[in-house]
Amino acid sequence: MARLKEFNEEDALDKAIEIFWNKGYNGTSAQDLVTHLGLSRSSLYDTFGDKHSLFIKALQRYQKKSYDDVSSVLQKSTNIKETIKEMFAQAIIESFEDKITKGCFMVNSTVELALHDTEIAKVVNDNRQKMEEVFFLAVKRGQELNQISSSTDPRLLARFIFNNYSGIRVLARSTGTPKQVFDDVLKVLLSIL
Amino acid sequence: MARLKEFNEEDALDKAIEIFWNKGYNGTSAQDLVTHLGLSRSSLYDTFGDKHSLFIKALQRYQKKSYDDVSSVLQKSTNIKETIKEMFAQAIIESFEDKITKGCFMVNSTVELALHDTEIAKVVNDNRQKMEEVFFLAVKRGQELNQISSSTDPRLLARFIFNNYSGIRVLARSTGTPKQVFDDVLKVLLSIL
DNA sequence: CTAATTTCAGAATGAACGTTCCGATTTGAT
DNA sequence: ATCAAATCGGAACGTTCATTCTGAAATTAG
Repeated sequence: MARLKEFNEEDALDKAIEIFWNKGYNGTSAQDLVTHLGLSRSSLYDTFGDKHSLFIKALQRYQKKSYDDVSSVLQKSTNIKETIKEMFAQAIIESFEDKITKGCFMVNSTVELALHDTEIAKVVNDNRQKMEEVFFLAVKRGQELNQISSSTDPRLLARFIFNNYSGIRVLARSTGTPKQVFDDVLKVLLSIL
Repeated sequence: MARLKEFNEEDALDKAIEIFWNKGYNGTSAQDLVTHLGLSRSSLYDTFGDKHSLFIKALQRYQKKSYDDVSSVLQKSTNIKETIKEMFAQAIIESFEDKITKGCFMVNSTVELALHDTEIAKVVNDNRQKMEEVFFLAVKRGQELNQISSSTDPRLLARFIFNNYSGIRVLARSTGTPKQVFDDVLKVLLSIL
């Protein structure tokens, strides 16, 4: 029996993901959050606790969303190699679109925070394991379907794909990188699958 | 005809590299710099200007040092593939050593700053081009010496090597990553060279 | 020795930070 | 209608930030 929230909590979290993704944890001020989320300081703190708690919630939400997305796309796929190609191609395209989010929020958080923040490190490691497993199962299936070369252990290929994904997500953070550089990386990656 | 500096400017810059590498630009306070460099605020500001100027100088010094190192090692090499293997193996070993610097200062700076700081983006892009060129020449020579497969354009391989290097430098920032993950990435990378 | 010049340590500065608090407002149950 | 509970905008909090200032110490040329 009380007043209702004027905003949707999940929408606000998505906004938090955006601004943290764009500016990083230390680069985002409380004022940035107030402005970008469109709510008052009190609402923000009442709903999400302090800045660190909000960041963790945002990163966990991002993790779940991107994991669910990758997982769903790969599980539905009937041509694994082609799907992986499309996933990377999409990541490359997004790097050149005009939006505030570039690269990968998880990669950014790994680099900025994992070394000193064990809570972040846990999310990051959990994500790596989960993503590796999804790629492992996909690659294994791709090999069984003769869509991916069986000359290499699918576990190794899964880790290798993830590593190259991280790499291009770093490249994506720097504006000046020509698209050809991304395309060349993808081309070589696909040549070994 | 005046008092002499009590510290060596290059040593101080190396210390600045360390602390910025460890904590990032936004995560490093002026007090952190004073403490880690072992000089007073006034000396710090008199010598290097403001925090941003110091960061740029530190990053440029790091760029030159790591470029000179990679360049020299590859140019001296008589077995390119083996040398690349050793370079990656060394990077992996360092990720597990007990020191304050993990991963790559250039990768960290790319992720944290390149999107909003054109001066940083310039250093980062310059570094990518220079590194790519060194790897390109090395791979080309490796192919001529039949140490590296000639089935792929050396330009593409150079970009691919750099991308995987970035990837493992991201992984290195998170403490929990098992060494086997790094080793597997390196194994696959070497298998295509 | 003196004068000129620069470094040094640490205090002082104002701005920006994350966070808390206040009081008005809105809601739904009694 | 009244009351309890939670939201809201925005002011206020103490702290930390990057940077500047102050004045004593050190150095060297004349």
